[in-house]
Amino acid sequence: MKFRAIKGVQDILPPDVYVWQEVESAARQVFAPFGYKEIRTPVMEFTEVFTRSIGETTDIVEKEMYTFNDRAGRSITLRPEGTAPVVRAYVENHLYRLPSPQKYYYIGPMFRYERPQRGRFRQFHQIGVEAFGEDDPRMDAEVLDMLRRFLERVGVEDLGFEINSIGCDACRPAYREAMVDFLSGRVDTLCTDCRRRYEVNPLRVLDCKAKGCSAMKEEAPRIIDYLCSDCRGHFEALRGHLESLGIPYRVNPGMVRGLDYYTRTTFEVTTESLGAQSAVAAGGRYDRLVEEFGGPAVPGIGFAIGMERLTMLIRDRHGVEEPAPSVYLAVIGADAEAAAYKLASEMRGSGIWAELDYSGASLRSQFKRADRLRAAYVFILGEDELARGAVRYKRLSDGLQGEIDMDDAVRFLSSQ
RNA sequence: GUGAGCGUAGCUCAAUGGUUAGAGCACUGGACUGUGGCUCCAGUGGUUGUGGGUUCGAGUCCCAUCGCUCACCCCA
Repeated sequence: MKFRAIKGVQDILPPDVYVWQEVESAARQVFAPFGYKEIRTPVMEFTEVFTRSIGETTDIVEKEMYTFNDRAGRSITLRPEGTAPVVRAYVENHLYRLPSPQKYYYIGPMFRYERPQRGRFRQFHQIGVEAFGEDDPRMDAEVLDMLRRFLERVGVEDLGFEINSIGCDACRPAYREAMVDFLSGRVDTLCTDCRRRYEVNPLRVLDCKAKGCSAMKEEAPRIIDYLCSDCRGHFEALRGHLESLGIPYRVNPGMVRGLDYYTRTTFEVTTESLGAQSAVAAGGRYDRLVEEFGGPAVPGIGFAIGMERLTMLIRDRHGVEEPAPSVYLAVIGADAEAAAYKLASEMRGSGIWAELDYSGASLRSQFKRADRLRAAYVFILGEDELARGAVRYKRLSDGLQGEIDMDDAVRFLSSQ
């Protein structure tokens, strides 16, 4: 084999691609009544778009970005996530001047340089949404409501919603201090990774899955207990709205997201059936990000759904039916071939999927091909039929046969 | 970046260190001359990932390398 795909990227072939199309169309249909409009941003940005927003010390920025210099020497990065580009577009195009809130969704590829494994790829795809201009907790609950309705619509079940609040600039310093105090007496009990985290980003220790560290989580200070009154009120209100909307959820005080721009609400949708990669969708609020991008003080909230992970879940549940031709034109003889060739063009022009082949195979072979393609009808054009200006038809589902005028062929199929 | 497992036909897999590497499915044709599915018959298809080594002899054992997969880290 001369060429192979790059590690961690994959072709999406039929029939899988039909699952993708279904999911994408479900997203558009579910999001529309919530007022979300599609936005398409470039797959690459200046590197600073990501380093400044995601955070210099995050894994994504430190080791996972596809970054290169273009021919003019500017540092360019293939987007590792969707929020930063949308925020950049929101600010650059002055979308904050439009009536608030502005709500957008996107569907497209993201790139991260990681070792691939189940549910994790170097090029992966996300369906994401971003809502700007509303910090009311009802907006948080609304976003989660939309996510729930989407997941229900595509038929995934057994998903858990986990929520947390990680506070704002006002309350996080106090919590960080409490964590450092708590950890300083226990550095020896931490795993090597967590000792590093203790220095760089103490909150991340809560994310550790090592036994010693996770045992300690029980006693660790919880961000929820350190929220300022505004953030506490926001979180309590969110919980109330989720309950009134009938969205089941679990508060996970240990959930810390991997991007630095989040404030207040964070959430994650997880499943048991994806191996080590349990998150199918995740998101949160980012009330400072628009400002950091040079825009006005506009709050935002959004989430992203992992397409590969989602389609893995639903492919097991229902096979998607591949489309099949309406008719296969089986021919005998050169004159019939010429007539069928023209007839096929006419049918296709009328939106009818017609197949025929040019191999001159036996009628029997042509029937076999029609059967394999799962064609609804075979039309037979032979010398006899041609002489009468007619075609024989056979319905493959039940073998029903008959004859019609060739001029009626398109109408016949259109009425089926 | 770290660790483990696996690479044989298009696909799923066999083959104790011993002849010319097999089977099912798929594909092509035939039995059935102008009628599919079921059945039967035949055929096409291989540098056993690649390169070295051990051996009288390697798909099999050893080394290296590449690839894939899974896990760690982290995340969608």
